[in-house]
Amino acid sequence: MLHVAEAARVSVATVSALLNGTATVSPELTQRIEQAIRDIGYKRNAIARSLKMGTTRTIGLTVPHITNPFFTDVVSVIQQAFDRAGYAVMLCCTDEDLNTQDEQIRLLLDRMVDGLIVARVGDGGILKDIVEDANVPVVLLDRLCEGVDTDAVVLDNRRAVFDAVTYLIHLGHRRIGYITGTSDISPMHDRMIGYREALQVAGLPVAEELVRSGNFHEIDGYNATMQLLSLHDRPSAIFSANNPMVIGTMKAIRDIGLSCPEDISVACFDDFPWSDVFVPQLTTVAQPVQAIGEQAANLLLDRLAGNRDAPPRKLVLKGRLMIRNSCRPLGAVAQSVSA
Amino acid sequence: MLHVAEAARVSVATVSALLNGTATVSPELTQRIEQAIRDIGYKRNAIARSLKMGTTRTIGLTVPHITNPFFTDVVSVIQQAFDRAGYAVMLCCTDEDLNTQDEQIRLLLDRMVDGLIVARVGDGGILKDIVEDANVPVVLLDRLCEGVDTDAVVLDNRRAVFDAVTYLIHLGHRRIGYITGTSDISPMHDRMIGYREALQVAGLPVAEELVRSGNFHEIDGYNATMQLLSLHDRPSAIFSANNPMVIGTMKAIRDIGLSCPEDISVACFDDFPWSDVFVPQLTTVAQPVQAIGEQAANLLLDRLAGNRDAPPRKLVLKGRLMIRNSCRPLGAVAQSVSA
DNA sequence: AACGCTAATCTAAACGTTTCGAATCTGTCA
DNA sequence: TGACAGATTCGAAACGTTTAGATTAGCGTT
Repeated sequence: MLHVAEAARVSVATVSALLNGTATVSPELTQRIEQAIRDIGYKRNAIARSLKMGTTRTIGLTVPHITNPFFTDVVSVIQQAFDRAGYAVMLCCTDEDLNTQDEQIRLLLDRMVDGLIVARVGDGGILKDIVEDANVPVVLLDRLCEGVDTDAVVLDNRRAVFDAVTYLIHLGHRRIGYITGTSDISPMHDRMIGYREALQVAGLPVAEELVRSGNFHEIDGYNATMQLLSLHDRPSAIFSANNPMVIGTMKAIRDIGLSCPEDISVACFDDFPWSDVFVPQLTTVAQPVQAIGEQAANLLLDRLAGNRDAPPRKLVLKGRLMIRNSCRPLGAVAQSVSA
Repeated sequence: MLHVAEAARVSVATVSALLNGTATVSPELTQRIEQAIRDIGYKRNAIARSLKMGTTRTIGLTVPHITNPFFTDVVSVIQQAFDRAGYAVMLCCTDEDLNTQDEQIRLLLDRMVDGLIVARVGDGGILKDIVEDANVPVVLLDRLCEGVDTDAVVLDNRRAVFDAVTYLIHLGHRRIGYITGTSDISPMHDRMIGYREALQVAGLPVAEELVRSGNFHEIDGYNATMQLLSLHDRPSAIFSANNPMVIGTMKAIRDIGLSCPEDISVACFDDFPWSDVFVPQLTTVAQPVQAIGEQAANLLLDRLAGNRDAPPRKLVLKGRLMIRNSCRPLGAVAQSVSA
């Protein structure tokens, strides 16, 4: 900027004024300055600007796993939204680990991000302090956090699983296996409640041996399914509360020599592009990823626009049961449902 | 830092020296300073530091689509690698558009990223200038760029498709449809060459009506497949050069009332977690995503560590044909291959 | 002719670090 | 005892911006 000012025989203040439109500058100087900028190929240094202004026009986004297609989709939507608003996005993966998450968040704060969108992991950690300090606005994504009172966008997980399990019950299933992630995060907790409620409403017992938990990965789904399938009175249907784990479920079914939906019905949480392409076409609970991402972005952008004092807003969106053909009716006359 | 210095009755220079270990500071002052830091809850401002040091410990990463699982995986690996090295990653999606890409890159450079990893789009654009200015190191990912001479990690695309198509030919297929993305990026260009070479080597004609191109999206694959399948002499196999497009291919096959592999064989580029879970299990060309991501990160980290003058390095990795059961042998006696 | 008003421009002080060279202190050696 | 070396510590300039307040110029009024 100094060089530009010199070349245009002008003070840096004038250059700054022109660039930011904070004061009128005469046509003559405008012309000289613009010429100098072109000649020199000057680019304004955003770091210096950030230092002075106290804002970086950058936000931090942390997710447990970017390879989980649910998060991939949401990240993509959020990225686009902030891009449109002239913000950059720093992406971090916390790998379902609280320490990693705390470290990542610290890293982001050191870099003075203007705001944070967090699909949290573990319980509390540094997040609580940050929200309480209220220096940088935080939006929780997908997962609420005990004792952390801030903007959030989540799904009505209880209801979504309730509907899915009720659907299985209507098909005639009585013993429904349930595979969950670690239950210290709100969606897993709520989904489990949905499962139990659906059984209760239908007057069915909740058999604890039918509930297995794993750590969100394919291998966990595989192991859990193996256990369920080797029960002496094995379930006729399995609901998997997480997308990567359902891959493990399908593999386990195959490896054990059964097939879906003939021998066992399967439904799961989170839709994905492939779910209706192959056989069986998976019955899933689809989350409105577009809306989730956009709402989260809007909440944060609103805070960034200055609306700091409004009370925390919690948006609860609805899931949608995508009925395909991985679940088979069970009854006196077992009629096939597959395509 | 000023506050810390005051609280510890010390100069800011000493605090800085302690924090960076750039000079020895006496045990007594060390103790006072550390106490003050704890009391105040001081965090070093990375922006001010960046301004002074001229480095942000942040890199920029641009990909055409983060929802394409190939890129998702690579992004994930790169993110982890830089995380370990203490760098943050700014992620941008260019949406297969050159203008968007140029804009994103400008945004990143304004923010003074220390380096760039680019899965480019379009041809040249601002990228060429940046590489020539040699101010920030650039690593090309997945896609080379005409006239841009810099570090790069790519696949031997020609060979990978050659192998896959040769496999189809060995199975007895003579009319093999080929669906490509827009050919202005190197992988698509090279893959097409691999296709043609495989046909030539086998002494088969290259029928232009069997080659269709689309814009990387599911819908493009769908349309291309529809066209191929309505040919009066339709192909017995289809190779899709891109992963999202193969979804469209499978849907088109289903919608037209055919089935894979009985009526038509399908193979495609890029493996993904679901490819061997459902029926048919897709035969794919798997890219070594882990290696690609790590190598790209290493190339850039090496430059960032100061090795600026080494000549551009181009790493070419090998794909791997994952033979499953979406391709069926064609012959006098058509024997089934499906599981 | 002196005045005040407006518009345009500039000067200089911040923002929070790092770092160079100078200043101080301690103890050692001639 | 005084000079010197080494170890600590400090003062102040710099990084590239923004911005409040000062300065200047132009011009119509009285």
